[in-house]
Amino acid sequence: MCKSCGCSSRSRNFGNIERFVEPCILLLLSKENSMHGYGLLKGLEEHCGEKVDIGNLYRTLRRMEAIEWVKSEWNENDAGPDRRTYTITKEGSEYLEIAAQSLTNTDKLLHKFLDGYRNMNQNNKTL
Amino acid sequence: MCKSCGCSSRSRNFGNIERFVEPCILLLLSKENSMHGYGLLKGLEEHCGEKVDIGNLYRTLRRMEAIEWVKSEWNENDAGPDRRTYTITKEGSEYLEIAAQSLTNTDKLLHKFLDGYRNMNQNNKTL
DNA sequence: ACACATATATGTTAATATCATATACCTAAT
DNA sequence: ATTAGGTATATGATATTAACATATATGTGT
Repeated sequence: MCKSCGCSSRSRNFGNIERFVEPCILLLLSKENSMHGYGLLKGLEEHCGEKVDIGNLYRTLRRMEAIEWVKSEWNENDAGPDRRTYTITKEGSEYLEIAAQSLTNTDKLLHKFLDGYRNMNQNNKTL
Repeated sequence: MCKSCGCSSRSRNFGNIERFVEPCILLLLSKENSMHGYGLLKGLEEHCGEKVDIGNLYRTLRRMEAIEWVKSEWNENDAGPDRRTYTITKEGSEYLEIAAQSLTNTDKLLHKFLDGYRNMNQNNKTL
């Protein structure tokens, strides 16, 4: 049973935007200047409406650092475990722009579908 | 190098809506009553703006038939190879409605991001 | 001593998208 | 004749991702 929409598919996913969390992270880092992973977790849910798997988040952050969209450094934390603090890089900012363009296109596709769907329903009602 | 946006990621994908082709197929079948796979290929590109991999399309159609969102029958074709003609089922129509709701939500997420992105650029300009 | 929130990270697995390839029919040109 | 090209359906291989589980460790409150 599909988790996203409750449909009869045995899939776990439907309608997710692939790797959407990456531009969301970059946008948050652009606004907040620097954040640690656990803080991003909450920020993403509040600010971006993204529910994020914690394991997925940390792995994504390591991946993003590997390709130099973000950089990180360890900071001591008296109130708990030490934190790795992330900052966006120039490459990250460039990618954010590209991603925003790409997602604008995704948005157009979505609207084409949703308009088509509403249009169909409208026609059915007038029959 | 990412095909979708040209970014430095080694990924093949970014910004794709997962299994978006399924509701698109169902919408087309709702409007056209019945179509064969090869016809859907062209219809999806024109009507839905979806570029579809042909292998992916046929595999998706078989999957959708297995879970009974569509049904098919073979039709003879004098002008070429025989065709499997697909029709949407009641379950398929129900799923289309659910998918449309789910995608409306996806759309909201996207807008939240895009608004946030534009907002950030606006603030940067006024600095 | 124990539970709990904070904080980071890895192992495993199923599903998906992409690319390549295979098969077969019909028409038109060489 | 046979080759090329459009139509039509389908499968094999592979990389990537998302989801879920689990591990580790620190500080606070009971």
